[in-house]
Amino acid sequence: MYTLAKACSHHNHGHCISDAINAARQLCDERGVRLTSLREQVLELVWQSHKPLGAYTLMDMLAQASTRRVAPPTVYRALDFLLEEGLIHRINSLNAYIGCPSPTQKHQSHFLICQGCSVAVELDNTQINQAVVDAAAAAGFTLASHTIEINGLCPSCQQQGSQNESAKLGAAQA
Amino acid sequence: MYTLAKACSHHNHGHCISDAINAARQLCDERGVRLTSLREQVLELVWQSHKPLGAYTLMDMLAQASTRRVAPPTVYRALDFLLEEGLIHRINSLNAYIGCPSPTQKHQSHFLICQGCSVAVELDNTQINQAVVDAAAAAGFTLASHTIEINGLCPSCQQQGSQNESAKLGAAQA
DNA sequence: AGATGTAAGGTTATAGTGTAACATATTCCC
DNA sequence: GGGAATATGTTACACTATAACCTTACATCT
Repeated sequence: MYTLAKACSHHNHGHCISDAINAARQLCDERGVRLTSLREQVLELVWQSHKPLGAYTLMDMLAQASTRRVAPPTVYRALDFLLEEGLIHRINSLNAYIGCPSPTQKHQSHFLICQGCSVAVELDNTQINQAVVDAAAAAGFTLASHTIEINGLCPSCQQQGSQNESAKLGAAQA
Repeated sequence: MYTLAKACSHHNHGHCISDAINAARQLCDERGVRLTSLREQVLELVWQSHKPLGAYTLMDMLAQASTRRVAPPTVYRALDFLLEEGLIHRINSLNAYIGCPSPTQKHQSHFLICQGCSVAVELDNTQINQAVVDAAAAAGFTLASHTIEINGLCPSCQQQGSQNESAKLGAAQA
């Protein structure tokens, strides 16, 4: 699991990518499903950053990489496979997809989404999960799945924001 | 606030509608914003049921009601206004809109969404809210807003499901 | 290796959701 | 009533996603 601080600041992102690909290969192998080169390529593209990417952005990246035309169904089918296997998540409020750092553990989709730098990081929080389970039970509701999307500012963007405000103040005073 | 049980079973839904319209009128009056007849009409259409409705469904209902053509911007602008004033919520996983039963209280968008009957009901749960606030704080994340969408089965659809299973069993034995 | 069945990907067309940009009408306030 | 601001009408288009059908690649058996 990546921390918010790491994802939002400079880090050796190559490790994130290779870890994700390796984990995916092993997982698909164990499950007897096929991580074809197209699917692996899409997974790698999704992992190019910690920012959720739209299907059409991925489609363009694919087309760029292969110098041939790529149609929507191609990328959507790969995305469907990756979603199915839990290798990526979909962020509904953004119509965008992001790599899952812990695909071996079944879990719900909980995200912190920075409105400054667009980075989205998964949250693994027992209290939230328990609160949701309890609330559903109290309402007599049988829980199947749930998603939580939390919007705000990551630490570095908060700093950035304060600096901008200081700069503005300074400019105003000058 | 409506309970799940009420929304999912038979009730005098006229009260839900008239309550919502009256609350909206008063709220808009207090805020000095204009609940025009179009906006009120869209709000009333949204409240035709406890099921979230898509923008194009609402557009068709509007066209039906007025016997003239209605274009997308018309309904989207009304929806934007109603969202802005907190009179409706958007359910991202469904691309759909639903009336807010408590528009005077500022709150986050938390929903129980029944996969059987499509009814969606707002949740107002202190534990969930607190857990989200705590989790964000622990990550150094400045919280702006968040949405929670919980999928599953409401009590009546659970019963329905069990009956179907019993029926199937019965048929198989016969 | 060749036959055959299944899964994956290619291709075309279209459905569904949402907005930009500009014109017209309505309302508010003086 | 005049003029500004707000709201709505209208056209066109962008973005997101899927249906349907065909071809290719792979896996397995003989």
